[in-house]
Amino acid sequence: MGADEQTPLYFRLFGEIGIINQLATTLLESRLPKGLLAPHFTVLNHLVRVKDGRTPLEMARAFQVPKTTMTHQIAVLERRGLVVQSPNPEDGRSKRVWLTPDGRHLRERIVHGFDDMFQNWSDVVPVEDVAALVPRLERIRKHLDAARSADFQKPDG
Amino acid sequence: MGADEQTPLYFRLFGEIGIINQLATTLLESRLPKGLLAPHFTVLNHLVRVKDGRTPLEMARAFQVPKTTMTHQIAVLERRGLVVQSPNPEDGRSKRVWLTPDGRHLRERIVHGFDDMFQNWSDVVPVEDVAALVPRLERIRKHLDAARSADFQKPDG
DNA sequence: GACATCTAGTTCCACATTGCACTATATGGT
DNA sequence: ACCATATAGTGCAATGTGGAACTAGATGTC
Repeated sequence: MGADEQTPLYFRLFGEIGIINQLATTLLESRLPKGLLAPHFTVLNHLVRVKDGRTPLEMARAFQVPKTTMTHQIAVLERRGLVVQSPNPEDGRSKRVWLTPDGRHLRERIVHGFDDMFQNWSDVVPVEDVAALVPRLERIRKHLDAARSADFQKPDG
Repeated sequence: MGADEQTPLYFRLFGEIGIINQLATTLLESRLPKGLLAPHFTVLNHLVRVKDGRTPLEMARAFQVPKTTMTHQIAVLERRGLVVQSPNPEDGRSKRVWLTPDGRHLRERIVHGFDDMFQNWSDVVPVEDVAALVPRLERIRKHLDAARSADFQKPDG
């Protein structure tokens, strides 16, 4: 297959991914409390899954966003009492971000709010299908990440 | 499989998709002329693939974005001479958006700029894999779209 | 055909993102 | 110990996103 037909196929893949991402984002946001957006929730979710006590910069790297963006996202969560920041005893320049009980509970409530929906999904988009899909996407993600590093450096990265 | 294990799996799917989307976006933008962002290019690409002469509202629906967002995105492309808008003879309220030769050329240049990269990818993420992936993602997208309609209405939609 | 209602697009505003410049702290070389 | 350089985080400004209210034009009802 020549590049002529091949490139558009990859484009279609990323196009499809982009649309799914947008639909999923909108769906998620329709269930978040007013003023909280998908990226804020993603940060919250990350702290639960990975572990809280991360530094803002570690988190910025994990999401591949500039550190200024992370500063602002954390600030929103902190204003709402979903996380708190404490000085990092190991580095005077740095901070650590901790979940509050409120933060944990909100994340839990949102995640389980989707239980019903995904239960109904199982017929059309079987769990086994999703389970098979995820590793393939992981491969693509890792490869993209490598391409990224080869291609350019994100400032602040 | 109970909802307890199932929901996180779907979350992981969308998480993976979100990260890929972000990496792909950043990669694309690193190759766009300064001041042009991924959404602008996506609009340009859409006009080439689907057909130009669409109305802004049709385009907004295609991308599932509010019409105000589309107004702004088209304005950016028009300022750069990549598209022009003309009144819609069939509806005095409406407009039609046309590609300029510059718009077409830019799109072509960017798309083929990825030929080399995807050629190299073929070993690690085979075209056949991608071809198998796309229809599955399409199914998910359509189902998400249905869930969206059932769940809420996008304002302005 | 007049009028209520609907629709396409814009304007305006609040907020998110992110590059740049800056401060404060850490680290490494001498 | 000193100083150059690197790193963590913030403030600001430019731009993007998208909700609410608005204008102009279309459509449907009587």
